[in-house]
Amino acid sequence: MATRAEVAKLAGVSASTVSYALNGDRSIKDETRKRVLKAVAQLNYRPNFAAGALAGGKSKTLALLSPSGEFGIALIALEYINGASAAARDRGYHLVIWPSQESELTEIQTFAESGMISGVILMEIQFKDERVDYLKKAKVPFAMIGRTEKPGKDSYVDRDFIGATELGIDYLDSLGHKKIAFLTTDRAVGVDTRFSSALVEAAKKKKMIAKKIQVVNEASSGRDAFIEFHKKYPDFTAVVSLNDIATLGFISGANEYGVKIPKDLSIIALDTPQNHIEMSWPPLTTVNLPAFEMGAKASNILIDQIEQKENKQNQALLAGELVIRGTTAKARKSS
Amino acid sequence: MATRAEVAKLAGVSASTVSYALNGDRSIKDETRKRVLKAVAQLNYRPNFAAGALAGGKSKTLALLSPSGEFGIALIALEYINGASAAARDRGYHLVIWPSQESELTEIQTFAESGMISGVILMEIQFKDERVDYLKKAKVPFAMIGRTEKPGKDSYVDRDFIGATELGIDYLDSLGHKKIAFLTTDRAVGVDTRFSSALVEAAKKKKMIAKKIQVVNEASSGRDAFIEFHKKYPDFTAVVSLNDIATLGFISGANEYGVKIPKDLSIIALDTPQNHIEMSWPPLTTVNLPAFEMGAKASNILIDQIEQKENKQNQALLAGELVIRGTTAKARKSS
DNA sequence: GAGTTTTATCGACACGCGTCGACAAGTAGT
DNA sequence: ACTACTTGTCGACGCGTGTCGATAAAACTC
Repeated sequence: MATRAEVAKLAGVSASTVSYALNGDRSIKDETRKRVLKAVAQLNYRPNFAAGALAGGKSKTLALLSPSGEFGIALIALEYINGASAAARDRGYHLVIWPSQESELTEIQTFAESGMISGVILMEIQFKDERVDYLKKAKVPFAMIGRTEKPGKDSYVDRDFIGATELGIDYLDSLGHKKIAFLTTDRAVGVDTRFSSALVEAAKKKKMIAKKIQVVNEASSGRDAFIEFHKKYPDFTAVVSLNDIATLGFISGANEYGVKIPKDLSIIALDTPQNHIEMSWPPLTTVNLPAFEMGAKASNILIDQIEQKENKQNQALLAGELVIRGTTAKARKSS
Repeated sequence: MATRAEVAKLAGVSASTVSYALNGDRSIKDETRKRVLKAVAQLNYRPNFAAGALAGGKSKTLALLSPSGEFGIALIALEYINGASAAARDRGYHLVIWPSQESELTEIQTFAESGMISGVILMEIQFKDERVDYLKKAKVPFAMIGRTEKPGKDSYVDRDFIGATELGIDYLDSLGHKKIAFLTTDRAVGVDTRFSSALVEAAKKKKMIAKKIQVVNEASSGRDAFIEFHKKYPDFTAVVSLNDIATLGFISGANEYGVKIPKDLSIIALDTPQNHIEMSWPPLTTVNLPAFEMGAKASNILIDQIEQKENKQNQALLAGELVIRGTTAKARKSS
């Protein structure tokens, strides 16, 4: 591999000039810079990662605390990871995966202090999240995918709950649905709580009746939910699900009881990872979760922060996209 | 963060002695080593990663080519990743995620040459895999999760197809099933082909009739498969699935047609990631895919290779575990 | 007990880069 | 024309480690 010295020699300049030409921290004559860039291309030069980290004290490495999968959210994690990794690399950073365990938080700090890690991306954020408190105290830069109850000025990327919910509700409204139920876990993670209230709000705007059915993140719970739904709300025509696993069970339940989807009942799932859509029959109408983009945005926000671009926006909400597939249709005549 | 020099001073030895005491490349008096270790603990010293990489030319970083998800296999990827990452860290290595694209193979090489990356873990291996050819030519150490058609002496970790299949077949046999169908994609990836022939073999041993039904990796295809199955093999009592997504569609189909699982029909899925099991109703009986362990093993094999421990075994097959849940029961009386 | 090998330690250096201070050449202000 | 500042470039140094050669002490060998 070529080194800086070789590039310098080929371009006929000093080694430090090469440095400045590439990093742009000092003014360089345009013609010189071009000569340097040409030499770089010619030699296929790439700054040695370790040397840069050692000299500059910047490792250009981000750690992503990989979720434990405790809440089953793990299924979308890969999209986050891919997005975060791709964006990081675009900016010359790398993403290492850190299988997370409580005990390893202090380890993160030592690694950050030893220059190994420049910042941390967190996912599966809880309303109250001790990891966040810890990282703040330890002064390790971090960005969240999701957010705590009161994120304050902390960096985060999250779904646009209100936007996503309205997309779904407006669509159901346009199909003539006026009485709907929604499945939610309302667990402590916080996502569900935010979704629930956004949904209630959106339904109210459209003058719909919206009843909540509690589920947990399991197919069997979704099936139970169907049974409950079937008994309690026989005249309802649509269901919005905020939990994809339960949705699958719910559909199983409908099949079992001979309720035809979408003829008798429309189902729309919010916040669904791309990966899941092919897993049900009929294929689910969804408001997608832009997981890849969220991961990418998290990287970018974190890197901005590390590089002290404090003027930049460090919080973002991304809306999903309504994708109409096979589980939604016009409301049947209310009986 | 403490440096080597500070540790040396505290322990009353020279800096290089600290190095040797920690890395063990030269003989060190036991008492000296203990003094050094004590100082290390006291100062919470951790060798600077970048400095080590620069001086030693070893980055202690592994790259994992993240799958494109083209085949939907992406869902288990996270378990591989977590396993690989955990094992790597246990041995002082790090795992970076490399969203893979064809164009980036050459980039991997440059990074390997620049010392950034010590080795590569590949997944989603095809029978003929150009990435493998490339890495071999480029002399970048690598390990596969999966394997090519003729892996030769290349490092890999793969499922134990024969073992896993026999677990499933033997169990069905013990329940009295004698006529079964199996769902497979038989796509070029190779996994399916190996599974298919292992299954045919295992069924033959038990004197079962085993018919193949072709699917693709989609729920809708699984549903179609059910319809085909229902028509063609009305007297069959069990189905083995080699594709988890299709399995979900198959079950939907059964529900739809009023075929009760497991009373009328038993279903067992092989090679299923842990993540999937909760997604169906009734819960699937499976032979699990030990994805975490496979990832971990891949890291270890790769690191052995990097560190030139050539005596070590560099190929491994891991068997799954039969987990009995709700989709299997005694065969109904053959009609 | 002189010669030879082994053991335990130290000092010095290189790895490749970022960055500071110096300096020459140019530009602007008076 | 003198100073004051800016622009463009260079040389030198340090980051913290791995590792080579040297050295002194200890352990063998005959």
